[in-house]
Amino acid sequence: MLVEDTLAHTLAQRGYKLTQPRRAVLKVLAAAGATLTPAEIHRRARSHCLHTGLVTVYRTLDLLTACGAIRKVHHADGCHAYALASGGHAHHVICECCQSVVEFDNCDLGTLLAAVQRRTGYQISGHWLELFGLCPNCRP
Amino acid sequence: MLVEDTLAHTLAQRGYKLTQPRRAVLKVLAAAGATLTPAEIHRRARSHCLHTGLVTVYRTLDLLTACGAIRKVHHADGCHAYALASGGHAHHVICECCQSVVEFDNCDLGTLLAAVQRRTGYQISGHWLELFGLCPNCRP
DNA sequence: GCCCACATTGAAAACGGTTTTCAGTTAGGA
DNA sequence: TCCTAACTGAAAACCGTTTTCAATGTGGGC
Ligand SMILES: [Mn+2]
Ligand SMILES: [Mn+2]
Ligand SMILES: [Zn+2]
Ligand SMILES: [Zn+2]
Repeated sequence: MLVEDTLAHTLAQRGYKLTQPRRAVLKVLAAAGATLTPAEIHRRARSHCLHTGLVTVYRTLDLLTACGAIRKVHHADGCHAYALASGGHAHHVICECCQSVVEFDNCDLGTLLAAVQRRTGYQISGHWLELFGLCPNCRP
Repeated sequence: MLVEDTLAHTLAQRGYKLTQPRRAVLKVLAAAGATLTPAEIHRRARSHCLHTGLVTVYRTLDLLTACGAIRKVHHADGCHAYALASGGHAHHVICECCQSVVEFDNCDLGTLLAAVQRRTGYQISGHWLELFGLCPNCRP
């Protein structure tokens, strides 16, 4: 199934309406293999649905985040972007050059977490990991 | 040496002046074993130097960040806070209850990074890790 | 200790991303 | 097709952060 349809299904399944502006946002997210800011998503969405408002972009992103279909990533410069997330616990590797993003889920932090837990006394219940580097296309 | 003096020395060494408002910010950072938002730092700093402006708080945080003496942490709710950083590569464990924070530097991600690099083709050059949990004081 | 150049300060305004408001529109079940 | 609750977008509000600029304070030189 196409990524766009998967996203659409995710929303429909929970009783959300599939409006034109929402579909435009889904199309943009499905097509982009990179992290996108709300502003960029808005710019692209308008090529699919002319009068899509930025507000609707934010609302759709909130919806999809709540469903676990996308995830907010924090860039070093402070601005926030979104990337597709295929459900469940996972992390992203982001290309510092073109922002392309790949998800990975084999985050084997067990040993590390145990060591930190022992050394700090903190009972660790969650973690947050982002990797940065260069994608195959952007290597020198 | 006291943490406050270490911070003061860090600034003085680079030719920055040790003004009253700056000292107030250093005192707050040195005393807090937790992550603090700029607004909270501002609030506390005024008990040391009455007319400290929020602008000066931001400027001092920028200075200390550039020196590597503190680090910005990204909270899940989107708002940003600062924590002391003892120089060099390290990460933080943050208590989800009281925001207390402890630094750790034995981040042994070599195996994980190699695996991700092999599976994704990305040449990984940096990472960003935050751990969340409960500190000894906040455990049930 | 005093002076002075210049780094630093804070009030106010600007800024940019995000959220709220609200009257009009639309999807989709009956 | 009709109806209603969900949804939309323009505008304004909001909030954390940065810029501006005239006034002030620091610390080195004397
Ligand atoms: Mn952030
Ligand atoms: Mn590390
Ligand atoms: Zn790339
Ligand atoms: Zn705690």
